[in-house]
Amino acid sequence: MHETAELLKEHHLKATPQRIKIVSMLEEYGHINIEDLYSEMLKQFPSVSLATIYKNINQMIESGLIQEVKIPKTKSVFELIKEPHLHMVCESCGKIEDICVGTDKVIEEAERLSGYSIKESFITLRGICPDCR
Amino acid sequence: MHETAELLKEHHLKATPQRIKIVSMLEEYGHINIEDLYSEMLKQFPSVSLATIYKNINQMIESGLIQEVKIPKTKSVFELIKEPHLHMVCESCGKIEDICVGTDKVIEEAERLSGYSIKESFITLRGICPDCR
DNA sequence: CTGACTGCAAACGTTTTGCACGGTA
DNA sequence: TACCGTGCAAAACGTTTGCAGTCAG
Repeated sequence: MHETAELLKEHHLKATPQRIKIVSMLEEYGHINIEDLYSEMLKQFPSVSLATIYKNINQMIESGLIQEVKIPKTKSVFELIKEPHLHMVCESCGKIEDICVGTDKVIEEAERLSGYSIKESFITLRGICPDCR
Repeated sequence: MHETAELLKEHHLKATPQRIKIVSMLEEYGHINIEDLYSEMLKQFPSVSLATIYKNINQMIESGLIQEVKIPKTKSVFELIKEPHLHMVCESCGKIEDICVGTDKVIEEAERLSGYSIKESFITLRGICPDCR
């Protein structure tokens, strides 16, 4: 019980009802944008403020609990930080999924060609999901 | 001469001085954000309007001449559309470079694991460039 | 009990829109 | 010349801030 509250506390954030709701929505949906987050929260907290959501999202980013995912031609979404993965976006239904694929070859090749030493990679693939095909 | 004007006309955009300047800055810098674009344009067109820049950028996106590149923790930049490539971002100096690396293996693996049929990929790698190391 | 969090309202920065004028084709 | 593009001003958005009241620890 209340493992979501624990997650918040591990990141030095007080476990308020609004924060617990935000994190459980991230757990449930995987990825969510501010607008959807707000309208979902209104159902449970009819007087929740957009300011509260922004403040909490920003604090969760600073504390390393979540991160923003920027996707071409789309509003940013937020996700809980977990092991590295890439994003699959369905251009038909808009769904976003995480998958884990080895990217070492590409990164090594990029390092070799560019001379950069790479620390992070952000990969988004756009296409049609099995359900939409 | 005026190959930049030709490029605009190929995309059904009138070759105005402001548009020619925008496109030549994209050719020169590779990637540029709205703010830098505006302050550079002010040098040559002291009364240019930010509205004009936004309108032109949006039209160039619609006509398929340029695209927005969203990079984590950074303002969006714009680039001319050309052959597929990935973006290297130096986390020290902020420079953005294009490189071409084969990504077929990763994409095939992603298709196999996810069942998606992938049409586009967006890859950004963050690290330290040779100059900053 | 105390500091942190919430909700409200106002402020802010960015992007878009409407309109009259001016320039391109 | 006719239409499209420009610049200005205002409006529309999305996000942030300040403050007074409230709540979690």
